[in-house]
Amino acid sequence: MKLNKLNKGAGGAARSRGRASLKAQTRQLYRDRIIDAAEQVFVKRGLAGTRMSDVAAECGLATGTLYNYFANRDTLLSSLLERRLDQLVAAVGAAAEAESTAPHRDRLVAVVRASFQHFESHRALFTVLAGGGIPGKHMRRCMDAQRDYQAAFAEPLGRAAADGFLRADIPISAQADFLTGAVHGVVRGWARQEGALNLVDQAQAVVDLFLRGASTQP
Amino acid sequence: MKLNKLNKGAGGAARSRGRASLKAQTRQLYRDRIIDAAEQVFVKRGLAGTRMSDVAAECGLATGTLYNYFANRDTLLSSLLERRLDQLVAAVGAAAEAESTAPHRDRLVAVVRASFQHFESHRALFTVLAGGGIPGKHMRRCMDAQRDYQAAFAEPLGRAAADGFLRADIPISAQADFLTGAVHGVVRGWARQEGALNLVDQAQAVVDLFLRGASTQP
Amino acid sequence: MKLNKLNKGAGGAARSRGRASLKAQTRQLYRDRIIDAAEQVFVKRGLAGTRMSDVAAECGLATGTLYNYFANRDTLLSSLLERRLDQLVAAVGAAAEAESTAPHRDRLVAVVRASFQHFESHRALFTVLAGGGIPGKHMRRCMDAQRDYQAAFAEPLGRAAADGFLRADIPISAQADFLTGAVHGVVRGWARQEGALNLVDQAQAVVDLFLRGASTQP
Amino acid sequence: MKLNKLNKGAGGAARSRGRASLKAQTRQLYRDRIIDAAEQVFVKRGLAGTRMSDVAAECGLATGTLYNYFANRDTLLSSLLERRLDQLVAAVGAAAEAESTAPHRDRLVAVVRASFQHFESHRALFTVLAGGGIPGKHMRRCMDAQRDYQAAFAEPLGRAAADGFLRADIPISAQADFLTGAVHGVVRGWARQEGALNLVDQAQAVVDLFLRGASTQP
DNA sequence: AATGAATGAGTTTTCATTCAT
DNA sequence: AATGAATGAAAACTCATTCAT
Repeated sequence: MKLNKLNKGAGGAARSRGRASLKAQTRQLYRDRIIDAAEQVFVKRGLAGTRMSDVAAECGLATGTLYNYFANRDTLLSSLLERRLDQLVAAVGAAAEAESTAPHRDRLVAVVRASFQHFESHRALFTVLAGGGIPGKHMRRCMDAQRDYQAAFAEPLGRAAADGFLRADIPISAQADFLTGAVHGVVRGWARQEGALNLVDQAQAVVDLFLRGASTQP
Repeated sequence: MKLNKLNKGAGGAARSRGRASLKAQTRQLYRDRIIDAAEQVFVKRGLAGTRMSDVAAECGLATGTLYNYFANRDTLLSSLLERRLDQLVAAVGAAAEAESTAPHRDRLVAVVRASFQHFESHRALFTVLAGGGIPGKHMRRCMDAQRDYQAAFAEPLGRAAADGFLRADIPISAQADFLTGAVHGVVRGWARQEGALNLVDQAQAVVDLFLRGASTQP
Repeated sequence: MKLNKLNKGAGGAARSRGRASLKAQTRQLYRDRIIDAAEQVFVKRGLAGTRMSDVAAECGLATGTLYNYFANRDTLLSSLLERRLDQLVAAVGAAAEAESTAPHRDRLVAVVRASFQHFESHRALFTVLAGGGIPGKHMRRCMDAQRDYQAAFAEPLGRAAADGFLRADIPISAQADFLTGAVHGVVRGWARQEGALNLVDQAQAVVDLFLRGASTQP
Repeated sequence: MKLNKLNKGAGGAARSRGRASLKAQTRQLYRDRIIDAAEQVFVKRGLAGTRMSDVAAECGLATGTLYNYFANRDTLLSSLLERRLDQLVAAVGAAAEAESTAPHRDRLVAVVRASFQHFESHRALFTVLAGGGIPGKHMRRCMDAQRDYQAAFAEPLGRAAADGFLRADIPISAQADFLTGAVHGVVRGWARQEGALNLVDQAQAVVDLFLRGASTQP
């Protein structure tokens, strides 16, 4: 540190920046690794059962080391949730964006598929989202993220509705609730079978069921 | 109580039975009261945050008293889950039974309405069911109850399918996952708005959306 | 109570005494019954493990009822110890007294036999006496009773010593310690075998071993 | 530590082993320290009165720290008993072994002296052994250790008996009970006087009394 | 006087957090 | 910066004692 500051002159700045960046990168690597470990424990033991010592053991660090990267347990867990929720919202949003000009049905499939993809690797988050959030200190953040997540689904639906592609007798927000719920239901079924079938491949069927309904009657 | 005393001459056996029953009833009342209190705390603080002292305070008892009715914290929480899950499964099953001879659509509406009704009074449970269970010691019981719950939905769907009333290109179990998920999604939307609209009234719309789909296209 | 006092005149006194005595007797019966129950629990669970509820269950009373006969747990346990220790000291003393004019050897046998007899029915006490007392609040009483017990053994030994019947190179108090210890050792062996053999019948052999020694050499 | 750093070049394996051993040693030191502290409290307050907080205070640690070395209170107390009983049995066995070729009388003296020596430093154990064990969860271990202890005494007696050195009219096991009891009786007398005289010096007299008896008559 | 459930003080136990190495 | 044992505040749990019936 001292050394770093003394070196600032004569090219020192650049090197310093390089070092700082390297340090920052390393730091981020550690944070990610810890969050991944926390997620593993979270899935196995639940939020309550996620002990710092377990997380440390999971990622091969000492307990105390975690505190070099996260101020406390709460911050670590919040970061985990925030990170995953942001990733999910981003993935869903990106999928909608990528299929920006595609037919409404295909946009929905893309969005559902993105959702499935995320849950396949990050089952932990699913509990939080489908369950309606975690009470306590994390609630607010959960609610916000849920809103964003809902909005990411509502956007393609809204555009479809604007084109008269969707029923008008049921509010779009309700249709979004219905669809996200259905998506979660399918994820839950998949998790119940310990991931027997391929989740992503279900996206087509889910969207078809959503759009055309289950009934064979007109 | 008064009544009891007046009955004194009526014969020890009857009185004994009366007393024993009274005691058992009182005990059950207390257990229910404690479970209700635990549910309140559960909703506010989550499973992890549900402290025995909070539950005791919530139902106006001393902490130690709880241990006269439940062996330990874990047993209390398990009892809460078990009780509510059983009630839900029973309610859904009863609804299907009651509409045993009704048209398939009406049976589904009855089942969805029963589900909504239960979640309206017992929001706590919803977190567990929609989230796919609680990790740790409670997991098994949760999974079992989830299976039963799923089955209660699958039964009317199965009968409808047998009559050719439902699409055959998607497995009924998947359709059941889809529907229960959608139901949960609507509950979640309702909870997000802090119960602004009437949940039970949505049952018709949810079933209609499920059967006929969201699309206006043929 | 009130009634009792008002009745004192005109034969009331006698009747009153009669009643009081009856009451006192009943009271003593209850106390004995409770102490017996406490002893059973004591043997099974040890002093620490002797819970009021266990004692109550053992004698078929309600927990609260015990407090009508003993001020608190400590008083109950103290009474148990005191009662048994007093009985033992009295029994041993009486045995020595009864054989007052018998040969020294026979007096010792009588004393040892009395000791064995008591331990046969009240094994609980043995732990306390042989172990050197119970730390804590009961210690003093235990120590006192131990002293008395030791003295009851020392008296016949003292008289024997005065007649030159015992070795003078070892203090009588040490010989008393040795003998009481040996007696306890035999009791312990008997307890270890779950009372296989008859304890009282060992008295002769124990005294013989004590007086003549184990060696076959002169 | 310094040493450790200087050794850095010497090869990781050795260093690793060194460290592991150091850690294990430190751990054992702590365990011993805690057991010693528990013993102090045990003597003062008895098994029941031995609180974790007292033990912690006695050895200058925080309560929670004890749980880094012992899973729970029961394990700690069991370890205390086990440790001391093992030490006693080992000491007595070693004494017999050391005097393996000595005359029978001397072997007995050695064994009794070893017993005295142990009780002089570890009075706590005496209560357990002389009292016939601690009821409850510890009972089995106590009984086992008692058997071993008894056996350690019985071995020299058995060899003496085999040489016709001891009376044959009384079973050796009974003689062993008698002798161990007598030893405890002397320890108890010593404890009663708060350790006024030297216990170890009594070994000769005790054995002499055991072998030749107390009587002056032939 | 008997009952037995409620009480809450006293212990045990857990685990996030700190800190000396 | 990494370590991991010590800490102690907070929670769970026990059980002697009280008290309304």
